[in-house]
Amino acid sequence: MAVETTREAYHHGDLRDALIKATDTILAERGLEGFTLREAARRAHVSPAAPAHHFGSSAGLLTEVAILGFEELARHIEVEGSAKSATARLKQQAAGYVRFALAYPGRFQLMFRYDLLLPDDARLAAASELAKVPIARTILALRGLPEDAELDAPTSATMLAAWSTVHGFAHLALSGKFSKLTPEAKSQHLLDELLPQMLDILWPEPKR
Amino acid sequence: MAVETTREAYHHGDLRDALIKATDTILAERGLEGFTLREAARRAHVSPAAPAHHFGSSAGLLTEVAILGFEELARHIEVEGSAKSATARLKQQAAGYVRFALAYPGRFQLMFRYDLLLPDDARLAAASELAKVPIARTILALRGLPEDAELDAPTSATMLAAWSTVHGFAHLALSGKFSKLTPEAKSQHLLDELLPQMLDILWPEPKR
DNA sequence: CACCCAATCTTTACAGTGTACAGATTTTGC
DNA sequence: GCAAAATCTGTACACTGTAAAGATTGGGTG
Repeated sequence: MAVETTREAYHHGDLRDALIKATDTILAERGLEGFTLREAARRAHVSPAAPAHHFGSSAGLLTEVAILGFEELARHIEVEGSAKSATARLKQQAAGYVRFALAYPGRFQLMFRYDLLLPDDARLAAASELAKVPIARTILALRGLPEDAELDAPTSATMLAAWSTVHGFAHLALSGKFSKLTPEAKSQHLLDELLPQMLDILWPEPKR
Repeated sequence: MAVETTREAYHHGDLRDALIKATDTILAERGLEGFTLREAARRAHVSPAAPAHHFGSSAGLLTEVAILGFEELARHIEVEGSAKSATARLKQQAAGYVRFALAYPGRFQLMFRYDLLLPDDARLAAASELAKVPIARTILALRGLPEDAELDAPTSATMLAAWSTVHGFAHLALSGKFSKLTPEAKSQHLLDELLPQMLDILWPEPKR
């Protein structure tokens, strides 16, 4: 898992990637608060001022990592078997969202820290928007609309509801609000017990 | 609104309060990222090392401010007229939660940044817990239980649902996710339009 | 009242941080 | 082959949090 950057190839080529990967492993190893531009430079065996030439500033580098984070998040939300009911798919996607947040807390927290990112970066906004697409599809199905339907007010309100709920849940979990129950490995409890219970209340199975 | 600390009374008494108030105004003026222990000391006309004697560390001071924040949050959640229906009260409390977050973004963000606080502080945990009490009462009423009933599994799951939803909404709003629509003063739109729409979907009025 | 001790605050210092600036080095384009 | 552009280093600066030691004040006790 330790990203070994291909040695003696700097000075011509892959410093940019090396810095991104170094940042990502820092986030995984030490969390968001463990990140430092200088530490990333150290791990890439490069002077503290080198990153500026590729990313402008610390926020530039972090923005790049956040973009990758949103893309990875989108992958976690993609639902595999699309056979089930819409609410079942929604819950599966919610679990994917929370699973991502718990598996990569540093990356996840970074993605919503606009004080650390370039707030007007177009690619970041696009990546963030793209991650919502799979959920939007499910919501449309939930409301009995075609996949390519326009997002009317109640639909986007429903999207907002789903998004807020999973996001709040993930955020509270990472803020240590449930930490009495979750020393570390018990994040399984969150995914297998608390989250489904919560979702069953907000999105009850359609009665038949 | 600008807190004028009573001059020439340091060196005997109110430095502790002065630092807390200074921190609070920094949060209001410059946001959470504008806070600096040294800046707080400057505003209290005191050396950079002085706060350590009262709060131990930066986290100690911020923890104190966060405790006040939770108490203020609890006040915003308290519902005035308890005459209405349970779901109406719940929505009113949700609006109070979001109103607090939008009115005091710095304080609100601080309260959930456990990397900046003393994570094991008992008073902080107590204040956080106390803020949930009004919501718990409403949830119990919603489920037709007496006010002093035990919090069974579905009840606490419902609480978690409500908490996650408003928290996620507030957090997304402050993360600039809806910032296309909200330059600044249009946070009214969030409170008056988006939030009620979302809540009506998750907690529909009981049909009659 | 005098005294000592504890609390309070200042001074100084140190290890880090992000990044601006100027210079060295390497790669690329023509 | 050589100038120009891209890339990286070295140095420097203004910050940060806080540790350590000394000055100053206040309160309680004899």
